[in-house]
Amino acid sequence: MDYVGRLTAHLPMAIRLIMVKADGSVSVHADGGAYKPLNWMTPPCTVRESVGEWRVEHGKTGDALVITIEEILADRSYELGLDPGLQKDGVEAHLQALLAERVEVLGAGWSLVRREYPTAIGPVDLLVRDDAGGSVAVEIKRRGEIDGVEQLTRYLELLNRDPRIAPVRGIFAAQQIKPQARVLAVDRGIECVRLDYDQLRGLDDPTTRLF
Amino acid sequence: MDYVGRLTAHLPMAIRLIMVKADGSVSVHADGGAYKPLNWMTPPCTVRESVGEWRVEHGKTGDALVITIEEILADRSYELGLDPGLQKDGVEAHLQALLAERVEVLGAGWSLVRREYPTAIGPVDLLVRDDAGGSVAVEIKRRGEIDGVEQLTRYLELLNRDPRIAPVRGIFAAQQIKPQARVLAVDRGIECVRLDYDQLRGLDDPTTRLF
DNA sequence: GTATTTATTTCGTGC
DNA sequence: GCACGAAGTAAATAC
Repeated sequence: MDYVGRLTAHLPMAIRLIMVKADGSVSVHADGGAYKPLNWMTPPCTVRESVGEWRVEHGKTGDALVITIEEILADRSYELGLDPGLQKDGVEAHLQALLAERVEVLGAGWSLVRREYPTAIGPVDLLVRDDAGGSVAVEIKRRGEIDGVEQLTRYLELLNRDPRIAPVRGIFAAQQIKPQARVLAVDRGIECVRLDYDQLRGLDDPTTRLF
Repeated sequence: MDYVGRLTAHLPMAIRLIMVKADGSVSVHADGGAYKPLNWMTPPCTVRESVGEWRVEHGKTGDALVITIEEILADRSYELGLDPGLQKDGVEAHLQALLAERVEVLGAGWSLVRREYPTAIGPVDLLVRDDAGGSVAVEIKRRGEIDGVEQLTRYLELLNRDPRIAPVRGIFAAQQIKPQARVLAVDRGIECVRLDYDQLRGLDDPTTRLF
């Protein structure tokens, strides 16, 4: 198999599993590497089959996957029908929505200014007002790592240039905060808050919630 | 199917493809979503099969995937044997090697000091000398994003403490540079250069190249 | 074993 | 459609 596109790749002849889905995607799997195929083509793409060769092409990008077939050991096709989607729970968007509804867990008398408060380099998760009327930017993560602290630092730098809301201090809120991230945050005067998802959900009022 | 682990997810009953590989991984596919499974478990994990139910567990993390099986439409098993690995070409290491051989694309009369120039927090992709004898640190990415600018900033901070080479300025070189990364770079006095892989390869002298 | 960086990242979401 | 941030990111590499 040969792939030419964002990179060039070659896969020697061996026994492989080729999966073709209804969405048009083609994946070539080996018996390892967990769920990831060795090579693939995402839709929209076209498959042209000739004797001993499949040519899979992505029209727009020009990516091409050429599969040379020496022998077909099995060729099966199944109708899977409609797919009721996967329901996920506990991702970051949930945390943000839950915390936005219950900003008082950050401090008594605090209120939400807005979610996704825009800055020149992207939106801050939450902008809130503390009980003394001061501005607080909140960055929410499931896993709090150094990247998140850097991100909040950049936001704070920009927000503090805006005289309408400056001074703005920061809160780094996460379900789990890595020690190094906590050290960096504290060093920069950023407060760390651990979020308890189940507790937030318990506080949540089902009649007003978004999910 | 129900997953409890880093998040909680539920997948309603429907016709699915379950793939079990020799490495022990289990993936549950729908007829869409390209190569990505709806849910999966990476090795090492154990599968316990009982009547109408598979219980897949990751011992260390406690993640668990419970698959309820109403009907088996097909159950096939194939030996794939040994897998000669995938050979890739055109990734970041290549860009670095190509640019190292043709630093003059950055400026006439420029020369390479060394690739992977070491600092206390890791190696800089390239350290070069411009036509006036000044030091320039080059960070190379396929896709230039904010992270890369932060990385180069940290390197520059350290390199500029070294009196043997200071002052050192920075160049952020990438095949594609995101607007926000460019803004941040310019704000920090870092020059941005767009790399053309095919052009670099064209300039490359095949008799001296590393690949 | 831990931390860092890449990835044909893919994927969703806001503008 | 573009750009940006999240992902059960996973996987490879350096330390």
